[in-house]
Amino acid sequence: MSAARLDEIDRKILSELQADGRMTNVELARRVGISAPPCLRRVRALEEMGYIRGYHADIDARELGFEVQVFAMVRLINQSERDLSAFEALAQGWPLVRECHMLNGEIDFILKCVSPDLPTFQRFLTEHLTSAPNVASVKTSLVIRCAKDEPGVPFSIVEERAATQG
Amino acid sequence: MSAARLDEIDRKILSELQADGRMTNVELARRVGISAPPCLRRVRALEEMGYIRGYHADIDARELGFEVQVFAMVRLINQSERDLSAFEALAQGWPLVRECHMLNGEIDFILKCVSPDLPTFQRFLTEHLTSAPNVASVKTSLVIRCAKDEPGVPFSIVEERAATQG
DNA sequence: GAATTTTTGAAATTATATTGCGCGAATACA
DNA sequence: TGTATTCGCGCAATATAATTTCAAAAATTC
Repeated sequence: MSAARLDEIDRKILSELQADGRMTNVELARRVGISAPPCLRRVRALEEMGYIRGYHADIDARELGFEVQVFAMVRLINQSERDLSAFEALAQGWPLVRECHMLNGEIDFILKCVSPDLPTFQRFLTEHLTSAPNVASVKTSLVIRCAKDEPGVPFSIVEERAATQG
Repeated sequence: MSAARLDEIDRKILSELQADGRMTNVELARRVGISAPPCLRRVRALEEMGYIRGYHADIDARELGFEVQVFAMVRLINQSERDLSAFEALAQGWPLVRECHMLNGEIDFILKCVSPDLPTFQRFLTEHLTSAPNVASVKTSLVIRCAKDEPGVPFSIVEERAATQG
């Protein structure tokens, strides 16, 4: 059931809801060209099947006083699965860390962090991150500005690929 | 108007909508402890004031066939504002690039990219990114797995700070 | 402490979500 | 080729929710 391929209407639904997650079902149905009831059924199915993980308001962190954003590149001493998992568990418990991705190559993890100010971040950095067990080194870079921030999927490409394949 | 400080109910609203952006206004009102009409007015005001940028469905990229995620660290030859802006404009036009942040330090930009497969990403890398004007070097790291992905604001800390200050 | 402003919430209205069900297109099968 | 089966659509009806209106309460100002 989860491998059922999506048709053009499903993809349009995903695209529209990615762009505006609070659109009413009536409006969504109008945009994808079907009536409201089957549209709602499709949305529920897409949620069930895991294509839609959830819906979130996009909150302006700076407006809320989080002036500082930082990428932190972390290297560990030991990369055994046990140690990797241990670090991930730690990261999940740090509120300032919003994302934690394990990478290949020299860097083991990249963290996206937010902070109200630099002192707060420095304190987190020295007291928690660099001093965490198994952390070999941390390189940080402040975000100067953000030119693009569109999490999710490029539906232009989804459609290209759908047109090519079955 | 934009500097109006938020009260506890406003922050609760933001927190709830960040967690579930499709919650009905009735349910939201119940959770923050006021009735529906003033709750809706507050939400509209938060949107107006820019605290809420929008609402988005969180789509599972892998389910849609984007198996590959990559962080690309980009260094430019020339960092004049003109050149920085030119690169940002390019990045905004590349569908595979979902985020583009300008950083301090050695790396000028970090890009978060998605791709259906490795060949597609390699082609993008060689034909577009590394061959773009003014790009000195690009270091890429594949995302092995994601331990945490909660874009937005840690409301635990927002509340801490609100309790301290006025 | 009274006037003013702001925000609230009950009630009414409008719009939307959701359910139930018959229909038609597409597919499977004889 | 004709018929059975499946699937998904959309109309109609109902249940919920969003939104407006307005009078009263709370907060603020002078």
